[in-house]
Amino acid sequence: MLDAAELLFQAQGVSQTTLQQIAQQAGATRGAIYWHFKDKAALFNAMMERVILPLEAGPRAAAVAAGPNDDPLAEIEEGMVHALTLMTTDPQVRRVFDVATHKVEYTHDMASVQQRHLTARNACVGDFEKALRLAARRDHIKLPVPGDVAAQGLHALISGLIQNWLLDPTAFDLVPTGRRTFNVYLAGLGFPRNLAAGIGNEAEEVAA
Amino acid sequence: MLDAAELLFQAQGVSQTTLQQIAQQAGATRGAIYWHFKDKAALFNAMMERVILPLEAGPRAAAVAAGPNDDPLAEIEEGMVHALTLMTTDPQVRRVFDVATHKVEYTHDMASVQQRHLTARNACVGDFEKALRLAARRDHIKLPVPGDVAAQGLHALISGLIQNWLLDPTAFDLVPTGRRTFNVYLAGLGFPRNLAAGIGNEAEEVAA
DNA sequence: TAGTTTACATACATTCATGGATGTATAGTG
DNA sequence: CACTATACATCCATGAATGTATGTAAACTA
Repeated sequence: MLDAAELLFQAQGVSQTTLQQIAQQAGATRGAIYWHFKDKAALFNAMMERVILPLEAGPRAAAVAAGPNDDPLAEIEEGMVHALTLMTTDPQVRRVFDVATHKVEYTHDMASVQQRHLTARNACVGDFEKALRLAARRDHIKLPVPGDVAAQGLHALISGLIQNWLLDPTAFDLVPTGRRTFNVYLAGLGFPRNLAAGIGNEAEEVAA
Repeated sequence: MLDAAELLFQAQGVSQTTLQQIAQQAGATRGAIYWHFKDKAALFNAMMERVILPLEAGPRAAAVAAGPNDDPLAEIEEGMVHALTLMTTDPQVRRVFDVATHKVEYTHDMASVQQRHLTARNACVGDFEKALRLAARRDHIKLPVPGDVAAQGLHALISGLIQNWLLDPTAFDLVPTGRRTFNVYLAGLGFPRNLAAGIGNEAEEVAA
């Protein structure tokens, strides 16, 4: 059912997809949908949460598990690469994000979705800021711009890459471009970075 | 008419706004709309082009007028600041971009709009790449990442900032944040940059 | 001034999505 | 075995948006 909705939402947009079509695609009738979900908005939310809840839980748990001993920038980079990789390899994640970014209208009735989006973003920016400050202190450097500005820029860079890539996945390779531009940005903040990263196999870096 | 559509599209989303509502808001009837536009999609396109055509023409003309003598990075920065400033000061520009990014579903019937968006983006990325290469040669530095990657990242940064700001204009100040993160990114590419830019009045920089 | 085009308004027919009401088969429970 | 809740399917009434066809006042033109 949710799979059918995903496919149709991506192909036709949310508002132009009827519950009838979803039911038909799922091999059922509208009655079944109305049994499981209050209305279309509830179905949409369920579809989103099915993908986003586990995706949000991942990095958060990792961050907590790692504790304050690890390298905060490496954690962020790892989380980003994980997200970008998922975006390119997991069709479901890609579909849902495509729907969320280009196939739905964020109006008052979708207010709950937009609110979730906003709080998730703020949490992400907050994590970035904390990590950047921590890393700056550790590396004995002073951030050339305020921490919140630096974090906001980093988030804009990553989310901008994702959105642009979804608009045309053939325009560039998401993961390597993400790696490299991420490192460019961090280098601009004053962190010593390996700007060759993102090209080919990374095993040598780990070995080195 | 187009003003009415702008307001309603932003408030309710494109698909949930009826031609009846637009007509009523404009103090007319649906007949008038069907006289001027083939259908809702045509009206939407007209609304977009009214804002985007002059906005695209600006930087292009400036770039051509400036010629190869000027500082290419300064041109890009100027164009960016101009766009960001317009976004925060011109309510119409802000509305239309809000609609285009969060209040419309990019499906097959909006294919022409998406195509325009894509070609505009590619042109922008192309300009960025050319400017970065030119500036790198002039400053006798070697870009630490391929030119197209650097350009793609720069574009993702700017467009990401705009999209995130539209999602919540109170989250951060668009223009100063844009300035500073822009310079952070360029510094990461190896260009010598004044990372204090974006805070308060810029007159002193010009004077210095 | 008669004719024609413009710029709408009005009226109508069609299509269609929604929500709710009702029917029904299946599985579980005492 | 009777009863009940689940998990649907089917049917219907309603409202609403669209597109088109037709009416019409004003302006322009010959």
